Amino acid sequence: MVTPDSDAFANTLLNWYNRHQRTLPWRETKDPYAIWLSEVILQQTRVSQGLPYYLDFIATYPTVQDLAHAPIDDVLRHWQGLGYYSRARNMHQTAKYITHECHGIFPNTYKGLLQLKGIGPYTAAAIASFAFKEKVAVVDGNVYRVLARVFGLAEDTASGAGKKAFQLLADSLISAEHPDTYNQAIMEFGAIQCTPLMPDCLFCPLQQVCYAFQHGLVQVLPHKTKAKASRLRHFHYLVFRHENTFFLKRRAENDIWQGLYDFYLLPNEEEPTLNLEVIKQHIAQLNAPVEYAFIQEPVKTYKRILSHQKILAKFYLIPLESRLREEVLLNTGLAAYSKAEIEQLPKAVLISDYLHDIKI
DNA sequence: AAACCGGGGTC
DNA sequence: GACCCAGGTTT
Repeated sequence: MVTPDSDAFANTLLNWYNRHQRTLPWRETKDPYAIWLSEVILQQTRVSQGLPYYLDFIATYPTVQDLAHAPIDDVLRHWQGLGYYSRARNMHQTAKYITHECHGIFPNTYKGLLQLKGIGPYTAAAIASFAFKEKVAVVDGNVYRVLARVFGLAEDTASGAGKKAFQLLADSLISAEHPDTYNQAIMEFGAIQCTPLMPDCLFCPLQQVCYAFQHGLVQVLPHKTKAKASRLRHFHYLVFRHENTFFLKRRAENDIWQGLYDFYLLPNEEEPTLNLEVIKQHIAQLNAPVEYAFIQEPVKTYKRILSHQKILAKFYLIPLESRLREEVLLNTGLAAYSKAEIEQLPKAVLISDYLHDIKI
């Protein structure tokens, strides 16, 4: 690894940022709540994907108190489509904590922020520097990439030792006078100039000092161990319908899409296809008033690629002679919803796509 | 340290 | 299909 000239590096980045920065709404505020919201949305999420969510969220919940007082189903509904829904659940929990235990006042230090649910080293550093000008370096995917390339730091960003090495280097480089702008600058540089696949090395202000460029390692750095292959799951949904009423349930803990709503799920996750007789047997056990002759078998298989698993989903539309009995609802966790009510429920994109296809 | 948690864009 | 992304929590 190259010994860094921290002043030259910071000045180059600040100068570059001054000319190339994008205008983004969360850069126009010092409100820690707004900065917090933007940073959580942008975890593992690109600006273009997160921006509309930020604008909707800040308009719906302008203050931490507004968020704290909102029902979690509404919060998740506004988060719908962004993914990693624990971010929204953790934000809601922390908003209630700040409102009720901290008089609505945000902690104003890195260490204080780090105590909050859903705020880790990156987000704590971002809020502390952007809102309070604390001199603590953000380390995200962009920073890994920029530092690994410019200084030839070859540690694995996925390992504990690697994370520590990058944080140490980042902290040694941060501008003392402008820690907030420096943090914005290095991430913006990674997002626009020093991009993952096709970095703009030709017009890069760090080209002459960049270790990776000088040694032909731009495509190799940063080093990162591959994630293991994801598991394959087959979801068989029973969509119980009585006239214009559908039966859905809230998804439980310890699985994907926690807190979101979907339909009755058969336990046969391992089997790609199910015989109609198997479906009917399962329905008979439920003691549901089904019109067996009118069960609609799935016409297509929905595919979802998540970061860690692949979902293949089939939906069986099950018409009912009458509503499911109270006992059945209790056993299954299902509840009846009209079309208008379903629209307001938080749902995974998979469920939204299906509902759209059957024109609900 | 490893597993788990979404969805969309890009090549 | 493989890789990437303004990460954090749980086990």
